[in-house]
Amino acid sequence: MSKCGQCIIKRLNPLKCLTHDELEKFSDHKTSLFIKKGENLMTEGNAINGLYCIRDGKGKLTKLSTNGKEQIIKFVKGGDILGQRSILSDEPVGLNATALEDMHVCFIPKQDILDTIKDNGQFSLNIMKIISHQLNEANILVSQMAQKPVKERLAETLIHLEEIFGVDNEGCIDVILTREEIANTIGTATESAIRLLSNLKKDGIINLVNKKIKIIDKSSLKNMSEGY
Amino acid sequence: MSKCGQCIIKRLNPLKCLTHDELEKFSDHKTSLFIKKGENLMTEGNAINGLYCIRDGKGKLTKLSTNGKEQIIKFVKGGDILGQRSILSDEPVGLNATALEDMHVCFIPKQDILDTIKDNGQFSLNIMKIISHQLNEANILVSQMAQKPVKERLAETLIHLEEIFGVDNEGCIDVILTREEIANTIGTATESAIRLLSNLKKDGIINLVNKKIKIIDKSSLKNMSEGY
DNA sequence: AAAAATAAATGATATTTATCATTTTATTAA
DNA sequence: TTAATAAAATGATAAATATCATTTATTTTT
Repeated sequence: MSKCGQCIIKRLNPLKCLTHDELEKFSDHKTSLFIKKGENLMTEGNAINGLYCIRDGKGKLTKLSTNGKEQIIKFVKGGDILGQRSILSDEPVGLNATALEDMHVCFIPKQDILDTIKDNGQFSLNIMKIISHQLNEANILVSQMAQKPVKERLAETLIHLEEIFGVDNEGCIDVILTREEIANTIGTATESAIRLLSNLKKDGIINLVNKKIKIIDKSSLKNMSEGY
Repeated sequence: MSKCGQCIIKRLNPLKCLTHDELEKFSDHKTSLFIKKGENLMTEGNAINGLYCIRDGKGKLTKLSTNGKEQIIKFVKGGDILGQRSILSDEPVGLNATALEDMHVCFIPKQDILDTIKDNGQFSLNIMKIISHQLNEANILVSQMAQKPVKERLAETLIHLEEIFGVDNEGCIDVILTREEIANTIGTATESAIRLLSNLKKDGIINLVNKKIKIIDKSSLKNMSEGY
């Protein structure tokens, strides 16, 4: 099993400020997990006893609403950490984490994380920064969901997806999502999402290549997301 | 000017774990503010150089959406702290904080907060817990905004408002909001909010007393918020 | 490769919600 | 205390969005 000290992924996240000794401890205690596409890494309502660090792969964080529909709250990828919110607030996990493709993930026990937070002020601050940043993102999302019509939310989401996952060598947003997942991201019916995507294609703003989406006219999309 | 050590409000928030010396420092450096109803305590996009601690009064945290409409993200009251997210992530303030009634607020300089976070692990953890808890709340709100119809969001909001602000001696939710503010909380048009409130009154589920709302049949409201 | 299952697309229609117009009520200022 | 102003309420209508039904395309399984 590889060592945390050698892991390149940790440079992307709050673990980057850890001392040699702290990394050694994490290495000794961590377990590596392989999550197949479609499988769950965390489940809403469950307790969690450690921090997940995504080595590679892509995932979605979702919430099941009372009517049984899934709402996608956030997308994650290599370098992201999961579970910090629950560990810190001592509350159950609030979101389901599901693999959108096969993932490699490391699991670091809760106590190691809490010890390090206590000892390493910088690590503590880094974790706080991440949660703070996520809170800001979530607040923005609340406002967008509440105020923007579906078409604007779709435009916003497409731009956002490209920012997060980048593009493949054909210029397509580098993630495969079903129409239903897109609908569950913007909070609308699957058929509505399909219709709006078809319209965007007809208008030459996006292209639908295989299972992926390619943004052709980003500035139009940007305008659309702002209601113009 | 009163001392932080004597302040009862601090028992409600992360300041409760501060040492005598830390409280002395806060006392010496803090300034007290009086915010009149309708005035802004923080403004979206601005930098902030300290933490606000609400002594008394009620406020709303809002976001201006691109179409110019205000979205209320959260309500605050005595004991709540404001600005921690921005201080920690070193980002501008993400929300406007506006007084719903006259408020007394203390302001503690950023450096004192950051120093204390470094020195006092428990304080640090308390702040993290607050932000973590707020992130969870925000995620729930995203899901509700995206998935629930307006009527359910209104029911949800009324229950939530009663939980936050409690009831006065007539049993009314102890906060005065305009219909527009209620609409801006649930993310709908003012007229829609008015109509739904009128219906709830007609059905005997709530009562509209002066400028306040009294919940008569909470279990109906609860069911309604869950789509039954 | 065919059959079965799933996902995507499209049309028709119903429902929800927003907008605009107007009236009524309450609040504030002269 | 009366104007003036703002807030709340209500109706009529338009627009946005969901739902249901059906078809077509794509994957998966046998």
